[in-house]
Amino acid sequence: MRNYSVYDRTMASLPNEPTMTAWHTFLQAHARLIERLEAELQLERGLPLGWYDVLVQLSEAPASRLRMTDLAGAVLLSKSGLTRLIDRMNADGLVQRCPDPGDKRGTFVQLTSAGLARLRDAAPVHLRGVQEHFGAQLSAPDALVLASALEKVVAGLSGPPAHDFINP
Amino acid sequence: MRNYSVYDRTMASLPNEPTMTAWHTFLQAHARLIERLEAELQLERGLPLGWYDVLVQLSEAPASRLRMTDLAGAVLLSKSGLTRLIDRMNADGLVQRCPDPGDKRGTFVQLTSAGLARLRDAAPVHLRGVQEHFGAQLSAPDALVLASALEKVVAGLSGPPAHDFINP
DNA sequence: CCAAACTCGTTGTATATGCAACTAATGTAC
DNA sequence: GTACATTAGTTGCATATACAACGAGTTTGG
Repeated sequence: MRNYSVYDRTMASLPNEPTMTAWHTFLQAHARLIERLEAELQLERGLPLGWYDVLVQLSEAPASRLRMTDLAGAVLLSKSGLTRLIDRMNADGLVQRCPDPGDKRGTFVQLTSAGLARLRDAAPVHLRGVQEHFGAQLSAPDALVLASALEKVVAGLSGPPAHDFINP
Repeated sequence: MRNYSVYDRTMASLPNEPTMTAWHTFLQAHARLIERLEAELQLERGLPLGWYDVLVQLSEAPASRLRMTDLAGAVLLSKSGLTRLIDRMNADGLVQRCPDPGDKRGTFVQLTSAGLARLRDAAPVHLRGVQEHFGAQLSAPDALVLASALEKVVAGLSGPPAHDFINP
């Protein structure tokens, strides 16, 4: 049994024990899953998970291309992080930068045929891992509850960005 | 509705649609939660989440100290990553390296009183965040299902480290 | 005992990433 | 129309992290 004695439990609005258990398990599951999926994809196909994520996002986008900023949002990376990542993937021929005719500041990232081939090569390995390590451990109702519960969490985070100037 | 047409759905053992939905939500929830909790702790107490994690692990350990390797495992960091992190926290006076008398190779990381004070200062902010952004969005049964489902995922990952030489 | 294998923690090196500042282009308000 | 603010993407810099190699210490098999 864990001991959260470092904080004063008489304070209101602190997590109860089931919440903390769920929280720790959530963190652990995420870390181990990513570690495993990254290792498998790297070993079996030589592709980092971040590259895979970019390829998936592009393949699902209209005309297989996205603006830098949109792609950064989709893969949860900062703008500068995406700039360097696209540099590397471009050097490998998986994507290509194209100017946006409608906005001369903008750049499209375009999936190349080599990139699509690479994605098709890697997808079975990644998806097999997701099924084996994640999906196969969950009952069908578990998966639904998990999705809907975490959906609420995400929705709650979309709203208030900070605690300042919020007067309930 | 997402389109996973990149892979051949006639292949067996690939994730079904509820599984993929749960997976995407899981990833998104984790990224957003960590981002938010990190930002709040940094803004309100000037403490990185990784530092907080170290302080918690030490505070819960017997005699408030752990060996480097054990601590690295607890905070899900590589040995070299932990060496550098402890360098920084030591320079800030929050932890201290002590030789292990029983094993001259080993080093204990010991929580200092300044470290404990820093933890007590930061804990309410972090725990409030966990409650507000995570716990408060979950019903009590949701939290239990989430914990038990992800517990199974973690357990499944503890076993087989790779696909090689496993012949079912 | 002793040699080989292993373990613990650190360091060199390469990679990855965010923030702030910058340039260029676009939008907005008079 | 012209200044001011905003947006898109890149770059310099600082930080963070992993992997492999290493040195010192320990364990194991004979």
